[in-house]
Amino acid sequence: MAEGQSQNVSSGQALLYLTDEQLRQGIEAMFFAYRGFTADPDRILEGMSYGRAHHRAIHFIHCAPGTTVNNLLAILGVTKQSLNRVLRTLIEDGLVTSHVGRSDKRERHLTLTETGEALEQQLSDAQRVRMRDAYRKAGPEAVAGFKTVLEAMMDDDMRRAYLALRDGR
Amino acid sequence: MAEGQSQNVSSGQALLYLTDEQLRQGIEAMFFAYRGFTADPDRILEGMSYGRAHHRAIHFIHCAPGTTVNNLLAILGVTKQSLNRVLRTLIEDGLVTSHVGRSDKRERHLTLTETGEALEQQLSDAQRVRMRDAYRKAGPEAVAGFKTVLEAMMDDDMRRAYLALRDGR
DNA sequence: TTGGAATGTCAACAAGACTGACGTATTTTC
DNA sequence: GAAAATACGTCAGTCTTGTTGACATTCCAA
Repeated sequence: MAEGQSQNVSSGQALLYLTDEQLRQGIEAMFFAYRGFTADPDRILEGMSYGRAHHRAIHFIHCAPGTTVNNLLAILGVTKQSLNRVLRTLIEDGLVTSHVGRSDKRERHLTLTETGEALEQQLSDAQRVRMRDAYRKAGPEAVAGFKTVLEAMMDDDMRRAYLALRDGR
Repeated sequence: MAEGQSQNVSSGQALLYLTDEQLRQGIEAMFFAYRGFTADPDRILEGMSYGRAHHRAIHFIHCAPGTTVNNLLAILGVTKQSLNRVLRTLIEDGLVTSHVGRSDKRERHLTLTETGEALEQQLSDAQRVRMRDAYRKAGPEAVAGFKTVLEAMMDDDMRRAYLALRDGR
């Protein structure tokens, strides 16, 4: 308990950024920022009978066209029943296509259709506008720090997935 | 569309961090990091019939003891009905007390009981452990950048709430 | 004093997550 | 070639957490 405080006492100024109060600020910053982060796409989605879950699926299918259901499952961290509900509507509505795998016919490879890509563009544009404004306001050094901390905050599995996506492009 | 790319072309190296690809990385980093961010408290909560909504209420009541329902509503950004369900169970279970306001009897002032404070400690300790590790790994400059970007990412209302909380302590 | 605004409560419903069970096609393993 | 494992889809039921709508209480100002 209160490790930050004791560290602070024992190590002096250098570790002031690790106090409980500083950590609490960071926690609240994450909470409020994440709200802003999702607000714009949410606004677009509402009224078109899609939600944040659809956005996430669309985002990652766009990034890794031809990915399998299992792959997506691992990245999104939801159950297949949950993902299936979302995927079914996206396929029915003609935003995503599902092709039986060539080498392994059990797999389904997912791709965005033109309509799907158009929605992806619309959503990620909205999200990028906010990110770009924030980045520009904060400057390159801050952005580097931002990414460093976020990466350190991930679970190991997620960090692997993140780095794989990042380096695979 | 693709504003980052064109900026990149027009302004050279200095704005490389604003490319669409860099922004996309930031978006994914937020997604994966937020999962890690909530994972530890979620694990504690599961099985005790509480969820993330309860955690949030407890967190902010702890930070501003005696706050009103309306106050909390503004900070959490949910409907009062939604918050009420959460508060009801917390009050029933003896984690939160609700006192009718002295000057304005319509208001209810919320405070954590001892049991409530104990759970708050347990939850925020879990969350701080991860934050502290991430902070330590990243270092003070990165942390400063992290906070700068997050703050820039918030909606104006949320930034006001965040700064008010931060400076009110 | 009365009507509107603010605060909070109850009820019903929807989205999106979960578990568990089952079916089918395909691949891998023994 | 038979058995086990894998990939995917689906049905049914539950839980959390968000929503709207209706309503009671309290305060304040015309």
